[in-house]
Amino acid sequence: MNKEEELLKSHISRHNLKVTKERSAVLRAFLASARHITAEELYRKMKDENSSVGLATIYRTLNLFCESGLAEQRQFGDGQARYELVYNVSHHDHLICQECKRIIEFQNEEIEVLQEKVAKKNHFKIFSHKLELYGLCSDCSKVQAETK
Amino acid sequence: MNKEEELLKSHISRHNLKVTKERSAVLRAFLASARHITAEELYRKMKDENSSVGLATIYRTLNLFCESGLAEQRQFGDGQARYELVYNVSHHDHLICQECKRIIEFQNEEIEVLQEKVAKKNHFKIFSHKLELYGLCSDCSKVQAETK
DNA sequence: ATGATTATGATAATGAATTGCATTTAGTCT
DNA sequence: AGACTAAATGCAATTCATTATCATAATCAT
Repeated sequence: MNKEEELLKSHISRHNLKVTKERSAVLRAFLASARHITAEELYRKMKDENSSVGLATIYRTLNLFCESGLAEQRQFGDGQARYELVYNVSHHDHLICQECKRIIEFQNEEIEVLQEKVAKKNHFKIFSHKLELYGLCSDCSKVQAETK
Repeated sequence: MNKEEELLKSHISRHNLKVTKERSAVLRAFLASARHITAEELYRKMKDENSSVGLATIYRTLNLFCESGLAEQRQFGDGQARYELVYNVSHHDHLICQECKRIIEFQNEEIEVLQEKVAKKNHFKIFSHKLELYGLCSDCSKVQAETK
């Protein structure tokens, strides 16, 4: 049993929930999928792999993952929630290419420190934050420069 | 005619659109309203003030404001888009209290510089960014400490 | 003023996400 | 192992914010 499965099962037993084959299947598929997947994408992926589960269950299970601290939900402005594994993954923020939709992750401790400074100045206690940089990745800027 | 009206009219004429009493009314109400207003809130406010305009037109007009560079749309995670005046307003980011929903604006040039540095390192060209700090404002942290 | 074009309002439609409910399943207690 | 209780599932129906449709009205260049 891997770490992620353990975490989920611990959350499940602490809340008197149940381990089901659907939940296990969704977890397996989620861990094996690309980061920042949408519920719909995961649903399709599982259907293709013949480990089909209802879409409502996908949503319910992804929310369960978030409650258990395994995943986090993100909104990148395209109207669909995306889910990413955060357990045993160090914190990071995102660069989002508006052209090819590529998502690049980055870490920057200096920025985090400055955020805390801003919070302190405003007598604010930070629980979470969201930093997203939108623009063009290197590939897409090249293309734009060429087609000018 | 104020600066905001001028900007909007310039956008309108450049795109062969039309100045209507509805658009003027929405602009007036928008400028007079609290920052970070939702379409629904603006709709209610105008109804209360007997300068009623259809909800669809509110949406259309707020989008027009965004296209003209007058306003920007923001998502603070509550499922409703919020609009804020950005014309002639210096750039800032947001602290969002998860308890009382208060939104505090702040500016931090150092963070902006670091963001550019991150972008450069990733050969990424930033067009816009979003930095939101979620947590508790000073009032709400006090209440939480007391009720413990 | 005319006419072409754009805007509006009311309502229907959309799409992501959630919910209700009948049925199935998991896990516990004997 | 069997029975019981609470939770989970699938499907369809529902919700909610936002957008599209379309007939009618308003704007503005000529």
